[in-house]
Amino acid sequence: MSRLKHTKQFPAADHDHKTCIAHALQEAEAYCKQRGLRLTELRRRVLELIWANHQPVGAYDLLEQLTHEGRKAAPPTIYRSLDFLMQSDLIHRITSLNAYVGCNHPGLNHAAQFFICEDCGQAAEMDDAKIESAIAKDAKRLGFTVEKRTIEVAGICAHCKHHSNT
Amino acid sequence: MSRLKHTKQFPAADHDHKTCIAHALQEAEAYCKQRGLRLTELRRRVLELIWANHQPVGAYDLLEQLTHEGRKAAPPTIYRSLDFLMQSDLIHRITSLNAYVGCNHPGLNHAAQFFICEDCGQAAEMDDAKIESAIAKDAKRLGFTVEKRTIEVAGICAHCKHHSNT
DNA sequence: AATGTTACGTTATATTATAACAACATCCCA
DNA sequence: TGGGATGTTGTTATAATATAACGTAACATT
Ligand SMILES: [Zn+2]
Ligand SMILES: [Zn+2]
Ligand SMILES: [Zn+2]
Ligand SMILES: [Zn+2]
Repeated sequence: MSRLKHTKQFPAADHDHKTCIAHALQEAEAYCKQRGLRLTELRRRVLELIWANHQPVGAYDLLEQLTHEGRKAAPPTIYRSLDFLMQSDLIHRITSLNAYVGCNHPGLNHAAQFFICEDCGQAAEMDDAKIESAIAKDAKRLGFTVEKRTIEVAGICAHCKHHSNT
Repeated sequence: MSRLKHTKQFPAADHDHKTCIAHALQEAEAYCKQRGLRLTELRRRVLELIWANHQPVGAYDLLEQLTHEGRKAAPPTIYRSLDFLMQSDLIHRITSLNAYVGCNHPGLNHAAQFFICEDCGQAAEMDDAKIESAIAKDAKRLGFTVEKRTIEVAGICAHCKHHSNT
């Protein structure tokens, strides 16, 4: 079924993830209402599926889940929802994984960095001003106008490191 | 023919690129000999094609060029060469473009950052210790063991900015 | 030359993403 | 309230990137 099979954790060893989901959906709802964006049934469901955990999920994984739920869905269906959610700053695309993950600061259009565990598959979103400013400084020196950043660090998270006695 | 069509420049407004190519191939040759790696005719040619300019090039573009040169080539042919060149630290993969570019410090297995112009398509390789250390600091705080970095900044280079009167 | 190893050729297929157009829903105003 | 404009979803086809699997050829070592 799922193309990525991970079990362990990372963003917070034992947090109540139901709160993450509820919070994300609630924020999305409020943000869309405020901005006149239409968080349709489909888009809401896709966002919910993405927030099922902190592991970036692929478009075709989502597609398969929608199909299993009985909804008629082809690739464009899911990609359009993903586009909407990205443009609305509700999710991020993890380029190095071709996968999508919920945004921790919805509606903010911020530059983010990701630390991605190659063991448990979870992604931690950072917003480190130091990294941002270092890039800005380089850009200034180059005379380069920054449009989009892709900052993704892959490795092993603390939790997985301590439990690598599989 | 080429899937990416760019004409302008970026890494150095008017440098002698023949020197870049010659230098890269010479370094690769020496490095492979020294390490007992086999820089075959195919691999050497692929490296040369990649170094044709400072614009990351896609696998299927390379494939097409090889085919036009009369060589029998299918996707695995080119991907195997790309794998060799990456493992040998002679080229980098630009994740956000699904494309490949020559490495400025061949054989070094270094962390690099890329500034990529969305206009001319050229990529500038940086090795900014500040960015590196900012990431290392975050990683340490997280207890995260870094394996691989993907740092790619897209935008408009100085040269293209000054000539945007197209 | 015999042998083991590495590289390459070949066919088929997997994975990710988009183009193009039709059908349907929602919104807004007359 | 109707009816056109706009936005969303369904549908079919296909593009673009990448790998699996297996056979053959080249090379290296003895
Ligand atoms: Zn959570
Ligand atoms: Zn982990
Ligand atoms: Zn050059
Ligand atoms: Zn440029």
